[in-house]
Formats: sequence, C-alpha cells, structure tokens
Amino acid sequence: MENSGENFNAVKKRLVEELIKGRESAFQLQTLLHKLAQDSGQEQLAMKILTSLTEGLSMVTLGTASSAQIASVDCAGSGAAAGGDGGERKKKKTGVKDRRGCYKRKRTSDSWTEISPTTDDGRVWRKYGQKVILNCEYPRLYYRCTHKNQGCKATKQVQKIKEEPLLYQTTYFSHHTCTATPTELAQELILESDPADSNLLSFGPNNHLYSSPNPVKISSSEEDKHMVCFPHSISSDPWPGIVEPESIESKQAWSPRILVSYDDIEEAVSGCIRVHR
DNA sequence: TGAATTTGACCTTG
DNA sequence: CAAGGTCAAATTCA
Repeated sequence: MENSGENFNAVKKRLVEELIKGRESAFQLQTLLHKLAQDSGQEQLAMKILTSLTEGLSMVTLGTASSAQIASVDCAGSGAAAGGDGGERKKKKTGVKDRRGCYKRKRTSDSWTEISPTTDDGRVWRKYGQKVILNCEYPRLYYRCTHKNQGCKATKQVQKIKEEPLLYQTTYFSHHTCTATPTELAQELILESDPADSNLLSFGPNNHLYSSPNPVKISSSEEDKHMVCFPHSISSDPWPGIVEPESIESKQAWSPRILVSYDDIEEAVSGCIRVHR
C-alpha cells in the first residue's frame, strides 16, 4: 500500500492550487464585468472558475466526503463529541407509529444552501431537533415552518460553521406554501424580474466572498435551486477569505454569492473521480 | 396555559 | 453498525 498521509497532502496542495486559480479567475471576471456590461468572454471565464472549483472538489471527494459534505465545509475538523443522544432519560414508547417521515434527506431540486452570518431569513421557524454531527464542531439545528399545520413543508437545517466571524450554513428543503412575509414577497419579485441574478458571481471588498445578512433565494430556475457557496481560498481556516461583518459598511450592495449547483458538481466530480483514482 | 424548545429515542440509509 | 434526520415527551418560557 501507499503512504496515505503523503497522498493526502499532495491532494490537499493541489486542491489549494485549484481553488486559488478559481479565485484568480473570479477576480478577472469581476474586473471584466466592471468594464463591460455585456461580453461573450464572461461565460467562458465563469466556466473556467467552475471547472477549477470542481476540480478541487473532486480531489477532496476522493477521500470520504460527498459533495454535500464538502459543501458543509469541513466543519472545522475537530473530532465531534459522540452522538448528541447522551444522558439518561425516560425509556419510552414501544408502540412505534407506523412510519416516521422520510429519513436521510436526499438533496432534491427543491433544496439549496446558503452561507450567512445570520440564520434570520424573515420567516418564522420552529426548531424540532438538534444533532451533533460527526467532525462538526457545532451541532446541526433542524427547523420546520411554524405554519406546518397549514401544510407548509418548508424545513431548514442550520449548521454553524464558524464563530469569528459568525457564519452559518443554512440548507433549505422545499418552499413555503404558507403565506409569505412582505419582505420575502418583495425579494422574490425582485429576483424573478431579473433572471440575470441567478447563478451569478459577485464579491465583496478585498475580493472576498460574502453573503447577505438577510439571505434570499438566489436561483429561480428549477434545476439550480440547490446551491452551495465556496470560499475563495483554503487554508487551515475553513473560511479565511471572509471578511469580518463589522468591517463592512454596506454588505447589501454585494449580496449575491458564488453559487454552484449540486448537479453540476456531482456530474463533474463523478467524472473526475475516475481520472484521479 | 399554550407555544416553543430541548433532548433521548426511534428510524432509515449506506 | 454508524451517522444523520425526525418524533414526541418533558421542560421552559411568555
């Protein structure tokens, strides 16, 4: 057998390189977009970014993680406390209800992920669970729409990624079928009226990736609804490229994020895995 | 007192 | 069997 530690380091190094390339390309694109309103080169450059990031992802994927786990950003690496289900409490119910909902959610076209310094999205959620996740420093929180009784099936999972600066990864499943808040209605109107807002790349000061404090649904197309954000650079710090919220004066002005659909990643990754194995 | 949260148990999937 | 997602009784809060 081979030295797996060395392999890992080599892969990691390449991953860093690939992601840095992606970042540089993104920066070029940003400059380009600044100069030109419309240009055919934009698409190619965006593709280049996607390829670089996907390449990096595929290398990470070689190890253990699924792309969904990669999207969860390494969860700060430390060994998690076992199980979340500790302690002693009543032994309960022997008569289990016929079936408990669907377990192990699969990412469908109706799910998407957002990274944000806040979990507040203008909706009213009810927490229904919390779980310690392996290799994640912070527990994952499970929420469902408060209006579940109206038949609203919207749920979300909130995973704290980082303490300083505070960052959460929120994964949404299904859309609200209950009455939307005025804020959200306004947001959806804006996005739907401007399809160019979907899948776009944009950056904050210092060329850093950032997300809106009040995240909105980015994609309006059915295939691209489940999204993942990527940091611009990789180091021991899971989110080194993200600026402190306090240092930003108008986060709102650059709220869109780098977004890549799971479908794209998984398609590309599945191809890359064969190459790298 | 009702609604929301907490948390151990239960269940499915890989 | 481990891990992740959900349920629901117990507890806390307004």
